[in-house]
Amino acid sequence: MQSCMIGVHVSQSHAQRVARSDEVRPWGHRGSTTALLRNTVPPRRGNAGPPGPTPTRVHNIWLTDYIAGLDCARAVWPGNRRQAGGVTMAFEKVDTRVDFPALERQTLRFWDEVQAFEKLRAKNAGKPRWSFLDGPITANNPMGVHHAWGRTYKDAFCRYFAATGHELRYQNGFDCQGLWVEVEVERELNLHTKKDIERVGLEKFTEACKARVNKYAGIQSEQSKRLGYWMDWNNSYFTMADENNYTIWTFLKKCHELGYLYKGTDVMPWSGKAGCAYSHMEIAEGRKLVTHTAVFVRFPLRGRENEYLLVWTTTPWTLTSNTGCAVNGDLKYVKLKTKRDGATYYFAEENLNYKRLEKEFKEGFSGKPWPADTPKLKTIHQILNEQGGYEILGTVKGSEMVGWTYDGPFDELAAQQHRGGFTEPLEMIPPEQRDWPSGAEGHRVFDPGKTSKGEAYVVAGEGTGIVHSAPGCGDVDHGWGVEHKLVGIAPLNDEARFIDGFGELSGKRATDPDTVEWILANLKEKGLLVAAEKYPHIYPHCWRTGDELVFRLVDEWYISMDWREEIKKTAQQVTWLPAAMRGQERELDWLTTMRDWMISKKRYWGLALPIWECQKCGHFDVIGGYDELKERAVAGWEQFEGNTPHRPYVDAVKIKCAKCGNMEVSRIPDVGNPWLDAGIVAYSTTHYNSNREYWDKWIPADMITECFPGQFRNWFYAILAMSTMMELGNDKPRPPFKTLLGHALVLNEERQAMHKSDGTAIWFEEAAEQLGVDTMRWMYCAQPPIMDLAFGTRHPGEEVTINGDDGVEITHTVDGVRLCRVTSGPADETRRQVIIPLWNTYAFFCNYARLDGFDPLAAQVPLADRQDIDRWILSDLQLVIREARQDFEAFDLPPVCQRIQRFIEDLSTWYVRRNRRRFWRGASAGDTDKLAAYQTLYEVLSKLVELMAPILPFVTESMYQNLVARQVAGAPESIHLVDYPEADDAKIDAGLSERMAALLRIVSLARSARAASKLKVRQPLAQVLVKPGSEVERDAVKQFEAHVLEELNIKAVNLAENVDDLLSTTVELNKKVAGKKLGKQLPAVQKALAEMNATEVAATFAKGDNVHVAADGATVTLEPEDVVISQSAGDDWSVVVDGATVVLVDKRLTESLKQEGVARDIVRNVQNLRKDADFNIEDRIKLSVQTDDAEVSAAVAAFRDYICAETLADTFTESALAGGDANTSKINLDGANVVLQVERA
RNA sequence: GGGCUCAUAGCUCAGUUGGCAGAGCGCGUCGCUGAUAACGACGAGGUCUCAGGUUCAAGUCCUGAUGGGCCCA
Repeated sequence: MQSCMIGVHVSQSHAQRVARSDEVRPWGHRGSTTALLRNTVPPRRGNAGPPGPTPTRVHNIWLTDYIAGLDCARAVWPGNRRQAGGVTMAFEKVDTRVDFPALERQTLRFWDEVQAFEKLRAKNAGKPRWSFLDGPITANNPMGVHHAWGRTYKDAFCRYFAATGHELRYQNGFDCQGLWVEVEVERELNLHTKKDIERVGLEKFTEACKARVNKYAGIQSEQSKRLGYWMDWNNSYFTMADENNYTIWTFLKKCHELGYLYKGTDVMPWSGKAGCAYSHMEIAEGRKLVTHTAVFVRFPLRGRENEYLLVWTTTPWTLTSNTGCAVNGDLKYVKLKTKRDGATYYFAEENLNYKRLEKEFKEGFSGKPWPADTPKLKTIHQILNEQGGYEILGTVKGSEMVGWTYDGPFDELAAQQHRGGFTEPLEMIPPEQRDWPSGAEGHRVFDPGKTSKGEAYVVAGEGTGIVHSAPGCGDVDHGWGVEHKLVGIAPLNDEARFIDGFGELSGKRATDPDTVEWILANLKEKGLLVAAEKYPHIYPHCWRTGDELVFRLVDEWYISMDWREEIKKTAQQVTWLPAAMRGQERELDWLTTMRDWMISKKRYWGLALPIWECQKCGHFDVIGGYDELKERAVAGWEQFEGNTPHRPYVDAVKIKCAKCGNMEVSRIPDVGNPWLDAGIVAYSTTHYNSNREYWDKWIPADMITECFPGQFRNWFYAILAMSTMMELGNDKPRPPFKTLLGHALVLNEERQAMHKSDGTAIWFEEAAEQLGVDTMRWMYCAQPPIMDLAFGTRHPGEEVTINGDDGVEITHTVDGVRLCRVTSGPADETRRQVIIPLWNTYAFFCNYARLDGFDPLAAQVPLADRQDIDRWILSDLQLVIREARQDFEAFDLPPVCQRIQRFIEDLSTWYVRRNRRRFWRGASAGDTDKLAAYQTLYEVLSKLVELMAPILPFVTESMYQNLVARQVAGAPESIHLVDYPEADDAKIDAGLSERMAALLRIVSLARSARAASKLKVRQPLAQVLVKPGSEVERDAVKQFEAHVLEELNIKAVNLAENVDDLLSTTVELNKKVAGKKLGKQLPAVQKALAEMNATEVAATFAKGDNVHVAADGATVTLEPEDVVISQSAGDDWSVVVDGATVVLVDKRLTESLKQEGVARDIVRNVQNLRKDADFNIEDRIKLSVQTDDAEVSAAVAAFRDYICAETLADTFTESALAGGDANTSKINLDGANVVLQVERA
């Protein structure tokens, strides 16, 4: 069972493997190859069963083996529980270089071991319900990354609502029935036609379909677990389950009772290979550009010697079934005589010189070029000219031609002789049509008029303006036939071969080239072929076999949509998200225009439609469920009993006709449309028929979420329609769900659709193990759901080997596809901007907390005693928590991600950087400021991971274990058992947050001014001058002066109200304000203003006066708001102006400042040397600084204590270190050569 | 064929009542770094699809054309 499920091998070459691994995992173990070099023979598999229950439906085990089975006995995070008695465990050292996929797998083992999910369910049992209803995933193939978007949403919202104290159902669904599965099973069993299937036997086929569904349900379950998707995986629903099928029976019976179920005869697109009809929705998916042989044929007019209708068609096989010719009564038709044989032809005048497909010849067919081997089309004029020329006799209106009769091209066929038309079986001819004239008798010209939208059916252009009509071969023709009493001749059987009654054609496939050739030869022989040509066009094909579709007259079953207004009411009760999707509008649009729902399919694996139709009297009954069938059964029950309600089992049951008493009424052989299966789940999975109380509790669901393209006419439609029917007649009809969240498509990085067939579709495990699941989940959550996600790129030629756990290497997907390299710019960005900064901040905290022995349980330093910057980050944290809760409740995740990302940025690039020295300070008793820093960062990190846990369940769990579970006695075992954080209003200080934001802006401006001065940050400067743009900015500078000085390496920060003396001024019009006032005068005023003295003008405005400008002979008065005043600085200062804020940096250097700059350069280089030498942060050193430059030497002397303190140097010398262990670096400081040496003291 | 929608930097996209054309990524230069795989500053890069019109002023409003996408037929 397991042998084929996972590709495990030991690769041949270390070197190859290492190189490749480094290449594909840029974030991997840089410099360390130990993890990659393991070359152990993989352990034998299957001898250690996974802990916990084995999923009953799971056919094969993949990741379960790989994750749990291999080393289930190994404790994860060994010894990480806080000891009883409250002894604090030290924080574990955290490596900043981390293999995230490995960490995720470790986390999965941990969840398994502590039964985290089961404990979460137990914790929330009995609490308020939050009902999520899963749309079933097609259990027919392994998951790709495109499935993971929706499943990430599902998991994130379920986790959020669990963390906020709700009971959930956690039921995943699998979509099981339908042609998709049949297609794959046919391939597996090497079956090609319906006859093959019947030869094998329906029972075997059905069981093979079930087996395939079970197999992929198992695979998808394991893949979903790897995604971190917490569901009750042993309790997934399957749409092939009895209860699902029988609940659909209930639905269909209700439709029938209300008179909405009927059998219709219609011409449908049909695949000869698949042996079934396709709905119009399905054919849209299989259009292809192909070249057909099109023919110009002439039909001899009866009673008009040597006169012909000229018709044109791309489907010559339909000529056999011609019964009429359609013209447009308003169109002018030309009458012309050819010189070759004196024949007279009628066709639309406009078509004589019409250049057919002229545009397509030049530009191709919406992206596809004109086929190279197909010549340009000729006009009819050209064709006739080549045949000897012609003479125009006159014109005639279409309306005058109506009623003309003619000889059909195949009137010799038996099929053309049968009154009422010709079908197999003949019973398909509706009784009221059975005495209509036969095809051969009835050929005549008619005008089909206009479509419902008022456009003429027949127009001049591509053909001849005379449309050959075969009501048995086309859906439009079929409608015309019914209206104009032209019989239908349906020539094809279910394999798209001609039936008996078509002479030599009987048995031939309509679309075979040989058949077309035969028809051409036959027409030529009869003198009816005028011309043949190669004609390229987009034509429908079977989406599964590529087979060209034909149109075939068939009986199918329909649900009338006369109750569409009721469905619309249901759709209007639902909140459709995201709003920009305009989901309700689109759904209502679809509901307005949709045709009756064709629910039958002439196939095998699917819902057995519960329709028993009497062959004697035509009466049919719809059975509403198992018990009812048992009651009605008069034969075959014992064969069926104990089986699922599928073919062939249920077909054995016969009932008695309620109308005529026939005792042998059989079920119709058709199976149901698969959207019926998915559409009923709001009723079936909540046991509407068997446990109404349970249904009552969980429906309407609070939300559903799915990929929206296509679903407005599929699942969204089906569930709304079927639920509406189930509720029809109730006082307070319920919608199936309250909120629908849609999301767009997953594309490759070039925004192209990914295809399984060309190897560009990314399999889930390829992405999971190369990019990391947390990273993927963040990408999905941060992406606006309305926009397609450009996920990444699969490189089909580049094979990769995943280093799994315990030396196991994975080379193939579960389906046997070789794993290939997956790259993703967005994933790299996510990791770089979110996960790595978060991890590094966490590592910074843990590693210092560990050294300092920080005890998270120590008494809290009161908020009032902490630094402003501590209170700021705590205040911002509360704001993030508050907003995250609001946005989760509104099912809007991008703002959550955005806000958290910004917070992480502030935390890591401002809070940590500004406070590093508080953490570095040596331990001294009673250093409450240091304790405050630890407590602040600890609180921020532990709340932050709780906040992010629904989105990043793995990395947050890992951090939580070290930060909390390991430290705090009685803390929940898993982060996912922790209640979602709540904002503490007492910690919110809006003014403080505002001032810090202002400060960050000023610092950024100062950095910009500094950069413009070309003086690097290590060079201290004397002062920065700030002219604040607001009171908030002024207060910010005052409050955080120390941070400004340290951050910018500046000795003083001064506030100034007026910096005009240091600046030169320009004055320009504020066009937005002044333009309204000035109108046409604006250009002149602008010119005049430019010529005035800007400093004087600015001074005038500064006094509060207005300025008068002479322009075009008039005087205009400008007020302060009409102008924009800007400034620039002289040589001594570097200035940046932004709005009202001005920041000036003093560029003048004193000797002391220069020396300090040199000292800092040396410190920095020594620190690099220490780092390169792999010294520990706390190691003391011996330091040597050697130089022959007098200035450097003087600087070192002046700042020697500073240098030693910063670099933890116990001894300092200006000569070379004697020991052989010294690490040396040679640097250049502004042209001076300096040699640095360090050695452990 | 009909309806809706879009067209702005190499890429993906913002651009409010018409008022100095922007962000992120990528690219280049410089800087910072004992948590950082990071980060910061600066720079290059534009026929705002095209043609008319309204206006002192149009990426924005109007008309038309072209091209793309979606839905329906």
